[in-house]
Amino acid sequence: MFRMTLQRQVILDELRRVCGHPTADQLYDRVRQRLPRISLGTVYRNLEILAGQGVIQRLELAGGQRRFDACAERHFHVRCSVCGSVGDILLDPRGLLNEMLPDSSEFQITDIHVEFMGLCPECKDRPTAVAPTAERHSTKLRRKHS
Amino acid sequence: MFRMTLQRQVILDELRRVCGHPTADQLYDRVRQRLPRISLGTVYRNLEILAGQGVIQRLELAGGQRRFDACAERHFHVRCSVCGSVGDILLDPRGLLNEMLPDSSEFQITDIHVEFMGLCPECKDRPTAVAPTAERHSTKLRRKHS
DNA sequence: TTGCGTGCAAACTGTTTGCACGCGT
DNA sequence: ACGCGTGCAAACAGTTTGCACGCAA
Repeated sequence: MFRMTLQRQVILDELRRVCGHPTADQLYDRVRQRLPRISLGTVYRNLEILAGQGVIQRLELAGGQRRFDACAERHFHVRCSVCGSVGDILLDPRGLLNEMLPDSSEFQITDIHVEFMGLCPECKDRPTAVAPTAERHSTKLRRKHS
Repeated sequence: MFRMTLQRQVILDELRRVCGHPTADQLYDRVRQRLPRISLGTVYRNLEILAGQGVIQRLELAGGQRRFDACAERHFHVRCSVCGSVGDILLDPRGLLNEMLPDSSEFQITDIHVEFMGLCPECKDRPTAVAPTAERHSTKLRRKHS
């Protein structure tokens, strides 16, 4: 098996505690409140290891950052097209591949990834003009050079 | 409308000429053979503009690089899980969203992205042990420091 | 002539990795 | 005692952008 260090434990714990599907640096921010000296590299490394062990799930979604899910069972996700936040979809994925299997392709199809797009609860109630992307860059200010 | 510069034209032309769904720098390599002084930034800018106009399609797939498709009509794609190359799927996407629409979610679902995974013709005939990722890094050697 | 589009380089984001050290087993 | 896992920083890949200039309309 693998060693359960304090860092690993806190990372896993915080991932489970969060509602949602945080990116590595969102998780880093939370973990840092409990382990101020942890490094972002460690967070990445541990998420990778935990995902490799099947303890957590790495989300293979389109769009910028990688996200992680404390629930390792396969299920679908929705991504908010305004703020980028991700939610779960309650729908049984089994059998979908057979159902949808394309009739002709030179590729040998082995799997299917489905990703829904939509508006999260917060963004759908908001008049369209308001500043978006709050979630995506919440912890980092974009610096412009000179 | 938008200005049709030579660069724009060549980029579009090469995208149409390629069989496949090239990344920006794959396209850059081809375009450079006709316009040696073009810059990668220009390729990105033009691909963005052309996609914005609906002339071409930007692929919203999982996994590393962004890819582009000369065909702007919506259709599905397969990604080779070994080499990363992308193929088309002949399957009518219309109606799929309604068919698959999840019954409950706090998100307001507006769209669905489907991506098939599989093995491309070349990789599926290859004994599993052989060096993969040929396509993904074809034009760039990975440098290690020190 | 005007200003959009280019080439260039540098900055930026997200992720990975070499290294030395220190902690868990 | 050993070696895995850490913190740190730098490197990396992919993409974007400020700037000055030049070409298309």
